[in-house]
Amino acid sequence: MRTSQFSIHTLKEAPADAEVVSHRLMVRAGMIRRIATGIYAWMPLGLRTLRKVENIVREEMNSAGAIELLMPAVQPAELWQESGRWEQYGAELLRFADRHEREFCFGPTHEEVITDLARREIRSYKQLPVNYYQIQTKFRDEIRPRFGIMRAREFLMKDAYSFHVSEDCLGKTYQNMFDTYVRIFERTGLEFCAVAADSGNIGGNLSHEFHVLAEYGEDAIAFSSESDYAANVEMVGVTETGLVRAEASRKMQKVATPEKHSIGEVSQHLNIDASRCLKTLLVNGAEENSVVALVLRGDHTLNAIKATKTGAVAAPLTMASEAAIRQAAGCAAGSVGPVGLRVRVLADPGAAAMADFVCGANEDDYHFTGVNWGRDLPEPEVVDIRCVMDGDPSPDGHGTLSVARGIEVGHIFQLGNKYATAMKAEVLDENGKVITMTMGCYGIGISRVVAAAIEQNHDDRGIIWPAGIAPFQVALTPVNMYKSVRLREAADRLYEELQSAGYDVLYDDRKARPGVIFADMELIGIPYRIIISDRLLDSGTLEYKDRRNIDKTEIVPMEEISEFLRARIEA
RNA sequence: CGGGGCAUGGCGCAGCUUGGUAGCGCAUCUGCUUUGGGAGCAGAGGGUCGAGGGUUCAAAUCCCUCUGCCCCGACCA
Repeated sequence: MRTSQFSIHTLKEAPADAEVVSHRLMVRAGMIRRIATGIYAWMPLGLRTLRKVENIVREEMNSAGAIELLMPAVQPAELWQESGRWEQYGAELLRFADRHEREFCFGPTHEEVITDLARREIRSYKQLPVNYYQIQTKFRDEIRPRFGIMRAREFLMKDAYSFHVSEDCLGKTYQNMFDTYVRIFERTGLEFCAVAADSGNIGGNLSHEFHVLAEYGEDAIAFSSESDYAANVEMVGVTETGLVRAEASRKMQKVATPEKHSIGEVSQHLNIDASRCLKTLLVNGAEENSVVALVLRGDHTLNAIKATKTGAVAAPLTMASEAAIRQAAGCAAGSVGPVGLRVRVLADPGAAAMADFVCGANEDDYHFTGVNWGRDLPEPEVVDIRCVMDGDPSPDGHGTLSVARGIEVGHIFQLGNKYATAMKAEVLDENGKVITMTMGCYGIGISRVVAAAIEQNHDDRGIIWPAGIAPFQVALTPVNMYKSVRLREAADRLYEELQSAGYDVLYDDRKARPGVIFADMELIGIPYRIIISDRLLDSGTLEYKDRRNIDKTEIVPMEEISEFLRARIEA
């Protein structure tokens, strides 16, 4: 491709609202343009990378035996009512009515549609197992879209759904998909890891997430120091060791803590460690208009997923309103404590093992010190509701955990028969008996992979594409080509040559100064660059630069360039 | 959803306090010069200052309403 016939429109400055690296660079490089909040247009350059990712996914899915189809983005409400999700899904589901006032939604996912198709198409066990997939635009009306393409409302996703006669059979496809995902992410050239994820349903359902490790990841992943255990912190059980409650040794006292609301402020004010303070979070309970107290050690963090799984709190977990807090505790949030609190109290084991602790006094600007369970207040219900931290023991018994950030780019899931039962997706088995199909689903955020790749691969000059997903492999950058006919002819010839040798070349034939060309090619991140100039022509050589190691220049004889590139690309 | 902020040419911003009819940098276009790391000079085009209403002789500027966008929070307890 010649830049003169392509659309290269780079910016020196990024829009003020772009905060993360991938967003800034995608806008500056001219890959995307924002159309509305969380909604972006893919410009020609960005689309090339998006398509490369898409093609890798498609090739690997095909060779794994999955079958591509394309389902509608607009889906009728009836299917969602049948599965029960029309009510459950909440505000993230974009709903609208057509001219006849029939209700529809823009699909955030396609379990309902695929299950509807499967129940109509699949009649016999002989047709199973089958794994359908599509690559298609999804819409999720996120509360707070941000980070550009990373958390957009409209995004491109590969979603696959498999159908089986048995859990056993599902297990095989699941493993096949796991292996396929590993191959896909290896081909993208990204550093990733597969982690055990929240399994949600009962029945031993399995789920794994694939994360690209990056500083700005929105998920926290816990790794074991001594085994290959890795899991989303949401689901890591805390293995408490050596938790023995000390004897009460102090009397409970009320102390003034004016204007001290956070654990940090209170512990500093009283000059004690945060781990000696108790934090009491009032959240909305599962019963309508009820409030539940979640109690944690001051230095611990609530795990909303675990708390939700206790069944005691409203799902998804939400904090009680200011008014509800005042009604339940008689004070503002900053002074709430479990002593004398007349709501259900769930305490994390770490909090339940504390003695002589500090907690809110349920009176504005007062806390208690020297508080003890069983003496000053009833023993609490004890349940694991905190997030693991660096240094916690690994649940598999090997080593300790450390926590890193990841961007979730893939998620595979054993669904079981949740949708198949709700929507009566049944087949006849080999005995002529009606059975409900078992399902799996497998997603990859295609557009998010592009953003994640940039988060993981950039420097202060711009993007550094992994070769497998670069918009172009090779940048051909002539120096002052319009001053020299012979240079122009040589560059044109070289371009033809590289193209017929099968390289994906971006030939920068713009009438621009070399600095502009170099800066642009670096910003848009083309991994391999060849420089041709009049001066080099005299010695019959070219210069080669690797985007990853931009300060190093190699001189290559012109006739060897194709071989040279081949070696670099295959390395 | 709660709180805060912003809205001025394609992008980044100034002007608003103290009303007087819009400006800078980048980008774009033309010409000349320049040419191995985002050039220089000269010139040009492009903005109903988010929308609506009000105050005033006069509103980007002051007041009200609305809309859009961004950030923070939803873990002060």
